[in-house]
Amino acid sequence: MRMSSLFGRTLREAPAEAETASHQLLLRAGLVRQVAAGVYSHLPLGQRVMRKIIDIIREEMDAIDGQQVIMPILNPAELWQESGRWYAVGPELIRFQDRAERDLVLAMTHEEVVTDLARREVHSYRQLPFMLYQIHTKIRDEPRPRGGLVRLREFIMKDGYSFHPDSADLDAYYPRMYRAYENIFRRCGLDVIPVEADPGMIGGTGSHEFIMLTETGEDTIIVCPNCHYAANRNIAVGKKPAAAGSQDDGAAAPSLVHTPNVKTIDDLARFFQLPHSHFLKTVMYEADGGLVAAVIRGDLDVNEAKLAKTTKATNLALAGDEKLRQAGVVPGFLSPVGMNGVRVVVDDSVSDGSYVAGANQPDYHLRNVRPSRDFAVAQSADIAVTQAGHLCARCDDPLKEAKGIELGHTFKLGTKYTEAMKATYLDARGQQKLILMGCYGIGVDRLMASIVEQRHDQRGIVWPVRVAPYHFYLCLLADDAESKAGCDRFYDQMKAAGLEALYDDRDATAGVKFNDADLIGLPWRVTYSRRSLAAGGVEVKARGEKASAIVPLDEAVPTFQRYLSDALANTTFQPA
RNA sequence: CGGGGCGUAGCGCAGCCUGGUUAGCGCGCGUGGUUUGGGACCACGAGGUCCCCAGUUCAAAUCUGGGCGCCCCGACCA
Repeated sequence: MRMSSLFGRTLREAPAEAETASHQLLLRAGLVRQVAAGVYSHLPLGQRVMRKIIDIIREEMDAIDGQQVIMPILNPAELWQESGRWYAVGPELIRFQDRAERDLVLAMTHEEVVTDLARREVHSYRQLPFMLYQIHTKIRDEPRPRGGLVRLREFIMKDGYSFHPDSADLDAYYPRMYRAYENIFRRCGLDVIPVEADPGMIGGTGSHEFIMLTETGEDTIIVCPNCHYAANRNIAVGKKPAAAGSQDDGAAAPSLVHTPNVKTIDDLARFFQLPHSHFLKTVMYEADGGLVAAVIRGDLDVNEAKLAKTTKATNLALAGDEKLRQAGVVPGFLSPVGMNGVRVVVDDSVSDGSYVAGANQPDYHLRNVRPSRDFAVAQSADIAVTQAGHLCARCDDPLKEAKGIELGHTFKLGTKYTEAMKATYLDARGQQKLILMGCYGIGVDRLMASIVEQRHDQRGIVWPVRVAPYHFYLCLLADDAESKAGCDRFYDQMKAAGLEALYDDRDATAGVKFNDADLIGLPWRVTYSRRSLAAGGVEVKARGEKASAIVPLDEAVPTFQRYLSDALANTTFQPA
């Protein structure tokens, strides 16, 4: 490709709306352009990167017996009503009506359509197992798009769905997918770690996220440096720091203490001169319409995912002040004591000791509150956020926290959809059985952004060979007709040999070209100039390295081919 | 949805507080010329609904009200 006719120019300065490195560089290098919040066009360079990532994904999916399909984005509401997600999913699912006033949705994921597909085709155990995947558009009306391509409202996703006769077969297939995912990210040049995760609205019995660690990430994960336990913080378990109940007289009844304007645990700790762990923090949630009081030690925080699981709630959110007033409780002085019609869930770290809790009246707290004795405990379970410093449940080493971006997610769905949508088969004995499913997603745009996020320097992007839009940046630094013609011929030779080159034939100064070469970040920069010719050929420099070499013109093509095959060697497909 | 910020030429910004010429600067863009190994120089030039609507005023980019858009921080997800 000649730069002089490449659509999409490079920008010297980053547009003001871009903050993260990947967002700025994708815009500056001319890979993407914004259309609306969370909606982007891919320019030719960006499209080439996407295509290369997709090639890798397709290769890995095909290697584990995946069969590529395309399913529609436009879905009839009936399918989503059948699965129940028409009701369970919020406004991130775009719903509308067609001209005949039929309800439709824009698919944000494809469990419904693929399950429908499967139940129509599959009747016998002989047809199982199989895995279908597609690489296609997803639409999600995200509450807040973010970080350029990190969180989009419309994006390309690889979504795969496997179908199995029983859980043993699903369990046997799952690790193959897991390894394929590791391959994909490695071949894209990324360090990604798998962590245990919350299945969320997709549902199912277990899942893993593939996380790329970065400060700009929106996920927090908990890792054990010793035994390598790794989990998303919203499901991570750990041993909470031990804390004895308070020193108060265990037999004494709760007593009112005047605590004017003392609301937060920090304030209370100062006021009472007690450690945070001697307080009970009460947080009110609205769970599927009803109120739940989460009671937890003052040194811990409530984990909403765990609370949702514990209370089996589909929709769980902090209760608003209005709701609290209606329930007759006082924000800032919440207490499980004397609370009516509210389900009280207590974190399992709360022991039999006595605690300081709210009094449920303004400016008062209760001392010497004992769970069970002074308030009814509907459930006791782990509902706490696991924090850095808590001990690993497996090996007792202190846990650490890290930030990351979720690039892929694999789920063992089990029968969640096949049961709701009645996807069955006849087994060898003629018994009707539910099909089991797994599902597996990768956000392709996000993956591209993450590569830039992890692989860049002060000057620009540093593309891993496998996903670089082109391999060579051919830089012509002379404007005399003879040099131009020579470089044109050289470019034609590279093309004829199948080398991917971006030929900077523009009428621009060396500085401009070198800076654009660094910004776009192709693996090798090849300079053709009078100076290089005088030195014996063209000058080659790898992106991100200082050293350069002169390669004679007649050896250049085979030399470049060798560079390329060497660089690709450790990122090619390797059968397991 | 709550909190914060921004909206003036393709990009980055100034001007707004304290209303008053043809709305300005850098980069980029076009033409001609001189240049050519790390974002050159000279000359000429094109390019603006100052986000939108309403109001105040003799007069609005500037003041007031409403709306829209975009970014960032929190609850959700690939």
